[in-house]
Amino acid sequence: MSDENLYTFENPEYRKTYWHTCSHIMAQAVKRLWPEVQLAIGPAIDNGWYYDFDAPFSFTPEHLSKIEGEMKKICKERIRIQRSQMSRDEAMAWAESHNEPYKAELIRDLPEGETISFYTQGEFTDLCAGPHLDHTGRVKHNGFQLTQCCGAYWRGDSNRKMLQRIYGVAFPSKEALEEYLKKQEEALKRDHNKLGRELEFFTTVDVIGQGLPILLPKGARVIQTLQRWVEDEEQKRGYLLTKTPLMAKSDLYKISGHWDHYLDGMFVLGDPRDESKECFALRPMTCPFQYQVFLNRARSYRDLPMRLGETSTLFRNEDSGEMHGLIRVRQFTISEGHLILRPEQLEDEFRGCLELAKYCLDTVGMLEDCTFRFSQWDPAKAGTKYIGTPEQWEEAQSIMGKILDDLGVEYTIGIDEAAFYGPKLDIQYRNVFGKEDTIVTIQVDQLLAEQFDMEYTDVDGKKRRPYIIHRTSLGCYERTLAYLIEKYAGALPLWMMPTQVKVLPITDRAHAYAHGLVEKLDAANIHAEADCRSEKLGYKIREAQMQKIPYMLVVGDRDVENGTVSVRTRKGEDLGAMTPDAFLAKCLMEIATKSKEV
RNA sequence: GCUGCUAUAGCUCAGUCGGUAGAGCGCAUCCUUGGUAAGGAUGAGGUCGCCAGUUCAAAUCUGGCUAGCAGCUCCA
Repeated sequence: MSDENLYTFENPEYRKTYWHTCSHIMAQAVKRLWPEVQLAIGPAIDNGWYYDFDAPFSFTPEHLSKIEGEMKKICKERIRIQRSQMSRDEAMAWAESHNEPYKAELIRDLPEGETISFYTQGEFTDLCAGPHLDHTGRVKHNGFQLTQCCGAYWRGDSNRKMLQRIYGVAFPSKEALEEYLKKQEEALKRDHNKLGRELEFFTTVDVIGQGLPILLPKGARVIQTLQRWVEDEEQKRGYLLTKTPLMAKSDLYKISGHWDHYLDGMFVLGDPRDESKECFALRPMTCPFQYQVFLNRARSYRDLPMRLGETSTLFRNEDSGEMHGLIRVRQFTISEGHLILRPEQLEDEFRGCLELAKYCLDTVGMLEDCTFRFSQWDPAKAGTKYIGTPEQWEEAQSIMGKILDDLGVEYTIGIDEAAFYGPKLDIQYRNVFGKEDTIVTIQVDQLLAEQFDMEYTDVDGKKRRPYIIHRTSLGCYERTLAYLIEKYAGALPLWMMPTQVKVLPITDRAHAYAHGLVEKLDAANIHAEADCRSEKLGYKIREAQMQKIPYMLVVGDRDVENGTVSVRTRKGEDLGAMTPDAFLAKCLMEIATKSKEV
């Protein structure tokens, strides 16, 4: 970085420092307005900053405007920001005399001998590691905005008090701020939860309940297209299709460990405390069911690898505040699969799973927004959250780490993010709002094989324990649909669009011709519809356009006479007149190649 | 689960001081037969999310519930 760029927003370090100073200016404004409000923490984040407060009242939008006004004043006052240090005792005395119990707790938790630094701007002092800008006038008074206010637990611990968090963003100019806000607004228009409902992909109904969306015909069709494609792709790669029950007696979950480690996440049918009656639970995962396929008879090393695939519907009793559109639901369907392996097959099969997942994500256009995460256990939670011994976990994680390194996968590590039975490679998808969720997961498991006493007879006639890979190809279909809607703003690639072609007759005289075209396209498995309402062409085009229909076939007297169709794309291109056969061939080619164009 | 906000026609939203509801789009019917993003007219459509309470009177005030949104926590 050259010197002239050092103190600009191009430099991420400077940006963070700028936002961090903004958080102090905000805290100072709050303390000026309401001295009784207590301060928690206020860091810079990827996109601005926040500060957590403990206030005896709830912040409203009116409060936020007042704070913004006070912040502008502080910027204009151009107050010098000075660093100072204190001993631990001095720092504690400061926190207590200023009635800042949260700061006191932070100071108490700092390691012995740590330098405790403070930053002071005018009458306001805050415990802070820094760094900061040199004075408050560096922050442009018209370049920031407080964006929202909501609850957040003290120290991210749901057992502790909920504080109020105020978020803000700032830029070096009013124009840059406005540009950012405009971008956010554009992203909002892609929100699958809005667009997906408007375009009638899905809906929800009060009396059915939270996290249980209805897939309307269009959404159901997209998911059917994806499922058929994934199932076919898996069969090409040697997977065997299974169909296992959606629920089981508690006995099964007691063997797998779900009963002890996942009960809160399950929908239980019956009373688990009444031992005189059978108790069932809807399945939250497919593993224990699909293992029964392997256990159906004695297995030899010749049976391995055994690759089992299933389009599997799962049920998880998420907390009521967790549900969100199609992204976080209580019932969902995934391309589930389990590979049962000899240990020496592990690396090759892991590679196969990774290739399949990458192929699937790439084909739907999502791979470019994905990152990889190696989710590991937390040894501190051995025996409670996780089954198995530390030795088994170390082994599974080191094997997986080695495979990932061999395959050259670039990943970040997530501690305490493993499944209760093993480490995972999670493929994380970053959506239009910059939020991340897991879309695909590949897991290495030796523990459940042990729980279910799975074994095979090896070449030497000895019984051996297989390794198991749990994996998905495309992940959860509901979630995938949500991300596709957002990625393409509803204009999905041709091959997965629920309606691919709309035939638009200009006059009644072309209706018969239009119906004939629909039949011809349908016969070739292209989803086509005719719009024969007595509306003008412009009106029909507008409607088809808003429905994101890839191709519109305008047919009038000219076309009927010449035996042509006049093709318009949803991008607004006029491809001119062509024969129905030429259009059909073009369409079939784009569908066959799963083209992302149109 | 937690904090805050929200719920009026299929959709987007008005509805002032508590006095039995309104627009645009969409839908239906009719007129219009038009060549690349909204032709015109008429009409239908609401137990104001649900259940209580206050009041002579509740879409409006209060409480509970349900659902939606933002974030936290949790998670695919």
